[in-house]
Amino acid sequence: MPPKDKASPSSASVTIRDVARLAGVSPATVSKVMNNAPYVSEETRQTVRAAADKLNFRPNSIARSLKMSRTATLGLITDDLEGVFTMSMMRGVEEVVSAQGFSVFLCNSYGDAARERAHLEVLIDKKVDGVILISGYRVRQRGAPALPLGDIPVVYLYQYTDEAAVRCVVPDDFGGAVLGAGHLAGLGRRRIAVINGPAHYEATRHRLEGVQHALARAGVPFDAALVRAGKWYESSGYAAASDLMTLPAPPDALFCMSDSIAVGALGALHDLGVRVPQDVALIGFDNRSFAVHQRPPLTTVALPLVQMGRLAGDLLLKDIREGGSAAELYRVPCELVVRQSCGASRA
Amino acid sequence: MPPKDKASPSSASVTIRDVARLAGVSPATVSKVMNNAPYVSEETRQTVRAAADKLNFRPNSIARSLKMSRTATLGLITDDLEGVFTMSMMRGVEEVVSAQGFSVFLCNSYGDAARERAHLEVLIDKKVDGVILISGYRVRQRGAPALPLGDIPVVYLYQYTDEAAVRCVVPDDFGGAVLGAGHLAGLGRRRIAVINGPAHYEATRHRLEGVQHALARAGVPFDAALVRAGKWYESSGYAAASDLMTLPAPPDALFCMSDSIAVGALGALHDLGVRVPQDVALIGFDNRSFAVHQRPPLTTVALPLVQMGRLAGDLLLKDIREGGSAAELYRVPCELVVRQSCGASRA
DNA sequence: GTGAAAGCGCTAACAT
DNA sequence: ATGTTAGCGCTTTCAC
Repeated sequence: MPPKDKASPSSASVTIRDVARLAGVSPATVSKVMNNAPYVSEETRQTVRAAADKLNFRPNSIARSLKMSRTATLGLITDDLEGVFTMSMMRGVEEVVSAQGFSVFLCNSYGDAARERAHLEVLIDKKVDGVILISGYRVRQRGAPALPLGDIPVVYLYQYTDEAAVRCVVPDDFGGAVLGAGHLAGLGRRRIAVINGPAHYEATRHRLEGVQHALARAGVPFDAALVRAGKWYESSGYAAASDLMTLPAPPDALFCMSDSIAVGALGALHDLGVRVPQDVALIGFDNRSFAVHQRPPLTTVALPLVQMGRLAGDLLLKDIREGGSAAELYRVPCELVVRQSCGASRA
Repeated sequence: MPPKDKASPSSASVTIRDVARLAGVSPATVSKVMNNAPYVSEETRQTVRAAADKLNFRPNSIARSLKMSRTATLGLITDDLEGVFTMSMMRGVEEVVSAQGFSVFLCNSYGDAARERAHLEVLIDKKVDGVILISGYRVRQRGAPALPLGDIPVVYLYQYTDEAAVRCVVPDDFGGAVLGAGHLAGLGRRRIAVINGPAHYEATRHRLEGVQHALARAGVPFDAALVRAGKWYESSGYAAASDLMTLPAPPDALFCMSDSIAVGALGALHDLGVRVPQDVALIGFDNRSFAVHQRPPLTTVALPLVQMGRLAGDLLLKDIREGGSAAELYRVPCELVVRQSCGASRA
């Protein structure tokens, strides 16, 4: 056995020249073989491969990047590394991107423009091939990147913009609401109330429109008096549900535009002695991890976070390869997750 | 206004030579200025700085990396990008590391050795200066990295090893349990039950020892008949609590070794008509996000995830700079989060 | 089909 | 104090 120094497989970096020497060819030829370039005889190909294997040769990406000015590296900046939605999106991005041999830099801006700029600065210096800007909050508008990116392609994830010509990936809130309301209507519910988030979110408006659309299509009357707008979280759901259920003609279904709202509503219903789903069907939005642990387990409209991440990654990779980058808004379809809070499972 | 091409601030990359030319000096001098090296007159320093600013010069990190064989880049591989503990640790790492000008590659191995190896391969090719291996699961043993890293420093986060000489960062389970049990004893509880996780976790054993230690110190008897080991999640807590409360001499406090267990126990207590905290004090472990939303809000021992991430980042950076890297196990102290489930707040 | 040479943008001796 | 030179490891014309 040969003397084994620190790293097991051939320690100190073996270069293309070492391989060339061992194979008895020029570095240029080795390069061609390593990159599967044409115009190399099958024979030398074999020889070189053998030599490379024997030396455990791995091309130095840095040198290659310097020469080719491509790094196979992406920047991913999130404004909320702690958020509940961020992770799934990141996972989608990482998944599709690493499968293509790309690596991604993880950066946290805390939603602060100065930090975003600082990160962008080093990403540019490190010559990333593209950048994804994620928001962890409910999809909203934002401006251009905190630093002009030149011709580095960008895509926005879970946010959109009017200011810059970038691709944006968001959930299809309208379609998601259609799914949810359609489910309720299909189960025979006729007085469907909506407990929504703050009015200034686009999602709020789109989801309400989705409900109206689905109801109209199902021939179920839409009663504007049964719509509440509040906050995205529990207490708001509790209050709105309490209020709605004490109406002279209370609803027979509650469409809550977040799972947190739905949990709050569930609490109110419970305190009021209203049975779910017998008396009132309850449906949430987001498919948060706690939805399945409610009693009854919460039927909900799932945000397609992982798919959104995948799409964002795919779009960016495509832009990188093809040099494109039009402004476009991609709405990814939501999915209905049927559990027990609406009664019978889907027809 | 000058014709403005694609990128606003000086498009196509301006190099050190451009700056040198404009400043009327050599590239070497520019390099010295940019790196604050000595032996440059204050005068030229000014001139060069001005030229660099004017051209909006940013040194090419790739070129610099090639020359210096340092990339100011770290690899971060997690086995669970979806997990509840992962994010906070990643945030800690990102925070301390990016403050030092380092970037971190995000990689997801899904706990699969082949994927870990694949990621390690590209990280090595991309010449990262160090690697952090995170586990998203409850701290456990693991083997060496899936690929020998040569002399690239590594640190394990939320996991440890006997096989490799790496630094490991884990929570101080023993200390955390001492904190929790001490709190209970300090509140006058005398019959303290423990609902633990699976016996084969080290954490399980350490936490139990912590309880015993704290109880002994407080002069409270430890009753082994009041200890249950099960799973980390709710149903297990429900079952154990139901069982414990129907004992001839039921406990007056439940130390649950996860918040999920505690939530299950809370459900059981509720169903049994036992009041919390009046009849039984309840304390959890982890400080999960839902702990604060329980009724009553759950007192719990917080896992120091962000601090652990910070420490891991600091250790790695230190190893990179100083070339060290001893095998060592770092236990980061947990923190007691007092809410309402144990009665009076801390004495 | 293969190799020699140039050079990506930077830094680090070594001269001057 | 400043400039000249060489070269990090790779790819890519362009000869042969």
